[in-house]
Amino acid sequence: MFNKRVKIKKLLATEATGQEVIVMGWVRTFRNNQFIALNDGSTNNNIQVVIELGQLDDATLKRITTGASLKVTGTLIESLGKGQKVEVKAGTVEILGDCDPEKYPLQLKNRPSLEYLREIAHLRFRTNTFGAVFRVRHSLAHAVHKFFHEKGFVYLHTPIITASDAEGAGEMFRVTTLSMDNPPRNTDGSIDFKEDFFGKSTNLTVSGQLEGELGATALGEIYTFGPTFRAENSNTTRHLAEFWMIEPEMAFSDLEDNMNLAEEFIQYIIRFAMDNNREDLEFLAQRLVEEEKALPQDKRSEFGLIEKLEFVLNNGFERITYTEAIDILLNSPAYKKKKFQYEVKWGIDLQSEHERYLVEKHFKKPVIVTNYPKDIKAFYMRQNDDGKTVAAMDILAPGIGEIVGGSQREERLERLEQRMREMHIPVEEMNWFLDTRRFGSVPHAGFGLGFERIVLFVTGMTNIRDVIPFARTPKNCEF
RNA sequence: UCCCGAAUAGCUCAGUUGGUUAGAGCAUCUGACUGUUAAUCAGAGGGUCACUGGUUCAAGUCCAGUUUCGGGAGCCA
Repeated sequence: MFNKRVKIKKLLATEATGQEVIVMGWVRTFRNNQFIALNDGSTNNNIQVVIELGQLDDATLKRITTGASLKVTGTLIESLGKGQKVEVKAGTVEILGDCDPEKYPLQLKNRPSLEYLREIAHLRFRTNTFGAVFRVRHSLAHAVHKFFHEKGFVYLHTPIITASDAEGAGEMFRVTTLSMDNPPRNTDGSIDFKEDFFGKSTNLTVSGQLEGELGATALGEIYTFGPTFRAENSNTTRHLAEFWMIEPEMAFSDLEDNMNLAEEFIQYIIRFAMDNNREDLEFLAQRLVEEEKALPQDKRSEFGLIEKLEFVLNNGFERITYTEAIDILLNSPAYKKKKFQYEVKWGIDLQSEHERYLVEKHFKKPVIVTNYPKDIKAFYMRQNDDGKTVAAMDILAPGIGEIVGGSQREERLERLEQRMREMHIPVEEMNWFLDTRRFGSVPHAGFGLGFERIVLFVTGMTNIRDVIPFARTPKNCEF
């Protein structure tokens, strides 16, 4: 019975021919006891269902409230009113699910704030904004797989649970089945993890990269796309405790191949969303304009959302070395006017204010910064011949900051072991990883891209909690 | 974790120098109207002013602490 339903997106694109149709959806508004704006999530646009006066009994009429779900059988006709091309002249109207307006927390005419909607995240999909965001998110996710598949990459499912604590990418969530009240202990009082489920201490993954390298050095090119967990006490608009990360890894590749892949990849998935979600992106662009009306002129975006995305597609990314970035900062008017709070000199990690200056003021587009000082980067990055820098690359995006972090990997065993010892990484526990360098080692490279951050960039949303269905952040694990 | 800010009706907000019974728009309810487009018009109900303590003749308003939320910073993707 349900499969005869026509999705509203399809219906709105259909010529009115007087055909009988079945539509189902949720009431957005009910005007004049006569006009129902019905939405089924396939598009932000509603189909107007028209009820003749006296067609329905009063009891049924009263049950057509905002949020109620309906099955309507009727005739698709050319609209008699202005504002829409077609409408459904109702034959029968069946209430699938009532929605008590006194209790329903989502009254759209109240212009609920994003903050309020976060508190009712289980219902916020029913708004235009979140409908658009999550349809775009879907397209981006689909495009990720499409891109890598077309390039011959293998989608590798790296583990969620890991015993490795050497990834160094942040605080980890412990995974255990031991009793919290009375855990087994060693004679010295420490907890005896030999009794734990895996017989050792385990955590949720903070990165699939190391396992990804194992795959890439056999399958050639792989990518991961899965949930990632960081137990950092980060309270920002761009951090989540549980987020989705994409990590490609390529054998026989260097830093430049890596940059080329990252740029092509980002452009590809943006293009896919532009081609497949034009209406949603236009809605989000308009939403951004409305939101920014409240801001002073100088805080508003220079370009609209669509223009920003088109610019990225047409102009690509700026590429500079870390050393060049420092020079630009030192010669900047902002530096000379002492606008920077943090010191600028070779060797520092770039602060948010520095990244923002480079991306938003100087270049006004995404920037790839390469060859960072080795002391501020991870142990596995390939050491350059200058002895000071490593073949790292970060991609910085306007309004978001770091969106990609990657590098060419150190494939020379001695260099890698030496660096691990310098940085106090337990070499013995990493033998499985070092075997890739012992047996047929090859130059290889890869990067990690925070999926929610690219969704932020494409949708123009500004808080990462608004681009994932149910955000996990410090002190917040609702739903 | 640090800095700054906020918390008043279901939602979005106003509330003056501390001073009578705390307001508006929307939502909700009742009625009217009936080709509406965030429908319109008339009326009604709706408040532990986040919590705890303090100052004061008097606190939504001032002070302290707590909680939650937002923005920024750090950590990073």
